[in-house]
Amino acid sequence: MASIHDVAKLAGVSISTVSYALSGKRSIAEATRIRVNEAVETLGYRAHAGARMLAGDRTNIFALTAPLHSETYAPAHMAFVLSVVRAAREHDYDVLLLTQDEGAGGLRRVVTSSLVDGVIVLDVSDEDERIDLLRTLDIPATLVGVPRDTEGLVCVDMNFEAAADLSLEHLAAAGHRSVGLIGHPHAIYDRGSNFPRRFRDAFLAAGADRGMDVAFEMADRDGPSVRAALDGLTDALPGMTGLVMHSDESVQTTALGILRDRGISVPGDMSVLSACSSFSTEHFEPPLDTIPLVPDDTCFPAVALALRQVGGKVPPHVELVPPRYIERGSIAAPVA
Amino acid sequence: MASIHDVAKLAGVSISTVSYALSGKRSIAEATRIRVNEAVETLGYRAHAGARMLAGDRTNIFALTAPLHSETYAPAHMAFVLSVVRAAREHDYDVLLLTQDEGAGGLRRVVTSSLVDGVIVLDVSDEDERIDLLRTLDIPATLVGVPRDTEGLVCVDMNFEAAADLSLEHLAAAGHRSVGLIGHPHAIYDRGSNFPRRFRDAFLAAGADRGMDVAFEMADRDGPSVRAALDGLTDALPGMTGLVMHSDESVQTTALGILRDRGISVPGDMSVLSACSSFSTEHFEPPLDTIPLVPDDTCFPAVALALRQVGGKVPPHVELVPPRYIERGSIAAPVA
DNA sequence: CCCACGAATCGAAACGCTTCGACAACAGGA
DNA sequence: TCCTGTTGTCGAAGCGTTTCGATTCGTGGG
Repeated sequence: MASIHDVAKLAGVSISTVSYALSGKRSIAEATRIRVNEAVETLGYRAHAGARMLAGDRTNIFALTAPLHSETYAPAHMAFVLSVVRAAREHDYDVLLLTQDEGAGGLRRVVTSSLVDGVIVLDVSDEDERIDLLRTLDIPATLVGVPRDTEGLVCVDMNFEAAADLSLEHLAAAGHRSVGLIGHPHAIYDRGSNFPRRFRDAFLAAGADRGMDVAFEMADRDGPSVRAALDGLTDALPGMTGLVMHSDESVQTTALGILRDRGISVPGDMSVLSACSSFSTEHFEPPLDTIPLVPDDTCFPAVALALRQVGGKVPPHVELVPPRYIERGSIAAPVA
Repeated sequence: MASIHDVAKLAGVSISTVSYALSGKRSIAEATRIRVNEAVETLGYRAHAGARMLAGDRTNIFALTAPLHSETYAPAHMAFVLSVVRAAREHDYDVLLLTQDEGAGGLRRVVTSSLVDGVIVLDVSDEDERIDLLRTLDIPATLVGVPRDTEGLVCVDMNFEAAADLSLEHLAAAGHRSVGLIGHPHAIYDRGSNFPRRFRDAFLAAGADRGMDVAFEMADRDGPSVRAALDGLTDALPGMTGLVMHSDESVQTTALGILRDRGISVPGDMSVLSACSSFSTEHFEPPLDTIPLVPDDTCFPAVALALRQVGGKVPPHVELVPPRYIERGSIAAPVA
């Protein structure tokens, strides 16, 4: 592999000139810069990553810790991982993928060996060993998600509280007074994953605030569980006319199928809305109104924040992305 | 961060002694080794990754190029990515995740900057720009998958040809003579993804060899498409008594649902087998006989092979993992 | 005409590690 | 006793960058 030495020789300048010509950190004569660039081109030169890490104090690598629990919905997870990688690449950063097999140890390893400039944390749960570690490690880090205790942390997430309220706002505007919520599988709440809990709590609170009747059920990914969840809601809310689903795609598809089987039309007999879904509800039968959860909306800011921390200090804070509402005609006035 | 210097000082030895004590590349007195280890422990020392890359000639990082096409089935993809990461970690390697957004450019970048020791390639397609690049780059690389032209490449994959034959072998043993195959979405074949094509071709060839009547249909992920695929098969094979599914989970679930709706019982009226599935067919209704596609079966050997290439030369070759068959009672003798 | 200043360039130190060659100390064989 | 190995340790030479003075050469102001 050609080194900066070779480039310098070919361009007839010193090593430091090459370095400055490439980094632009000092002024270089236009003619020289051109000669250097030509030399780089003909030699196919690329700075040695290790040397750069050692001499500079940047590695241009972010660690991405993305535990994949068995209950995690893979397509959503994948979408977030990809989004982080794309965001990082826009700033010339690469991404080192850390899974949870080593526990938080992997994080400690890559940070203490100066392999990465910062950390992006996905799938945050309320009690997360990675978080305590990050607090002690003193390294640029952004969480995509909001744990219970955000002391000293930089977090970005969708505003699930606002999303929950927004979903009820739309249903209330259409005239609904009694609305059920189908959530994620039990295991996800048990694990302490933060966003389903936040959505649920905000939903119930917003319902109370608006004087609406609301109820909540969790649903696993199998038919009987979804059926039980729907039954649970109609038991709790005999006059239920609205249904919010904050769950993964398969559960929502299943639920729509069950409604159809039972002869309940959407939105004729029941208004349905898909909240904070990372997938498209356009091809559903029928397409659902949705408050989309777009990975880029949180991952790009997350990476940008990590980058700013690399540059200088960024005070700990929580950034919440406001929800958007997309109408697809699955909400109508309730039958009198 | 503590450096090797600090460790040496604390342990009262020279830098090189510390290095040798830790690497074990030269003999070191037991007492010294212990003192060094204690110093390492108290200082929380870890070798600086950049320095190690520069001085040694290993980075202990593999690049994982895993394009995610929109048609790709995310859970399977995720499982392979995780498997590669786990395999790499077992050899003290980290994984840098490359997506396809930069095209093959990302690969060139990390390789020419000596950021990685080798490359693992997932989701290989027949004409793949990454492959040509790898051939010119001369770097340890293992493909998980078998492209049409394997010249100069190291590849590992499930033996899809054997799997196709094995599926027909079991159906033939049960007495079936007319068997249909439901494959992946059209887009996957169009893209040149290699394994669905290999399975299909081998299936049709094995059927001919065995003197069976066979037919093939692709199915997209929506109900109508799956229905059309099933209809296509029964049109082509009026006496079809066996069905092999080589497709993702949702298509298989949908297909089973359609059979149920049509009053076709499994295995009473139709024997069904799920071939090369990366998911469990245990919870299906009914559970299906399967030839599992276990990511670890290919990813672990793939990483091991990449590692051996880092150590020395490994001749180009293709390793095929033999298929296993798991019975779950979804195959029975055809009704006379 | 001299001086100060900016632009362009260079040399060398530093980054933290690995590894090679030396060397001292000590053992065992002749 | 001398020589030959072996074992344990050290010093120093890189590895390929970045970056900090220092230096040279014009140029414009006084």
